Amino acid sequence: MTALGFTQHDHAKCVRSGLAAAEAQCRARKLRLTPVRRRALEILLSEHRALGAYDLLARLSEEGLGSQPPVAYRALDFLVKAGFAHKVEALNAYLACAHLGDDHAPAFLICRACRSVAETATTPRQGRLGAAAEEAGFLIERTVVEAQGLCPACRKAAA
Amino acid sequence: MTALGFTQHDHAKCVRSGLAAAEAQCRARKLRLTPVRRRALEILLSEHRALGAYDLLARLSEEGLGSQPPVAYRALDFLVKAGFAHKVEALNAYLACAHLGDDHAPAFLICRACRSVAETATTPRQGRLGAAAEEAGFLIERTVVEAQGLCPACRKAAA
DNA sequence: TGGCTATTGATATGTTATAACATACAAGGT
DNA sequence: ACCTTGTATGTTATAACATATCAATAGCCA
Repeated sequence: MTALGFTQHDHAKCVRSGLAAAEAQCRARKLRLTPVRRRALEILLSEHRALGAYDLLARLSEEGLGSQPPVAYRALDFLVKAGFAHKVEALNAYLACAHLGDDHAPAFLICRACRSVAETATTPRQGRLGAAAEEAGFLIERTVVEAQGLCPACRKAAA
Repeated sequence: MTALGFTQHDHAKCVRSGLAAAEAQCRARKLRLTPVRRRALEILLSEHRALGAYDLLARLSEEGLGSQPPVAYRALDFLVKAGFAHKVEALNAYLACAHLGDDHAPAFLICRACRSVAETATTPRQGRLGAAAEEAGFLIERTVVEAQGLCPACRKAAA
């Protein structure tokens, strides 16, 4: 799996196909992609950065789509539950899912310089964490795997 | 490495030895384990749960050790920087380090039922995350690895 | 001693998130 | 068309987490 987000790509397409995939999912799963939710997803998709709930709220309210925190949090809750977005715990911020459609355990590469975030996948039940959980008798339900550091571009800039 | 926190152990000793190790480190590294910092560490050591900054503050202020948020955050910053405590990002909460003394990349097993947290270790640069970072040209500086689920006791209780 | 730095104290503020309650609106049955 | 049910939204308030700033003080050491 390549870590999109640090590489050049047709971004408009990336937004379009993300929205299309979400729409298809909603039809299939009888979820309602309301205007606020749709626009919230579109805003997240238009970045490869994680946005705070209040950043999102600011953009939504510019367009008359609500102005109070719950509006943003509800939209984000929906997107996260539906698997259309992820929360980046280390940033308390939210990111459009880059692999919309498949069920996956996400992992993130977070650039501390430019704040861009790339999503990749992890298999937490394997590897050392899984082994530790096994040994302890711990049942893993969800994992948070996030690396902070420097993306290729910022690495080059720093050198 | 066993995941202390879900298992029986001599807890008083665990507090004493943690404090002793921190004191030794401070002497060696010329850090100042002031009363607030020392007591904050002791409070964290006396739990195998992550405490929020305001939980800690409440306990400190009961004892006259400051009453405003900066007091707790400064103590926590010191403890985290010194490696005596870790922040659990998924909870926005703090935990005494269980392997005080050795340099390590921590990982956490977090029980959603009883909120106990066990610390274990990870080797993030190996495994899938490391491979993804390598491929992307991303330089990992720090990792957050946290599993949420059920500890052995709560698993049994649920069944 | 004097100057430097780290720490503390105090106040205010910023940021992230949820509770609680009221209202609107869509979908389906009668 | 009318009502019922469930979902979504609007609104207000507050909880929870975190930092900025500035003045006062304590420890260190040249």
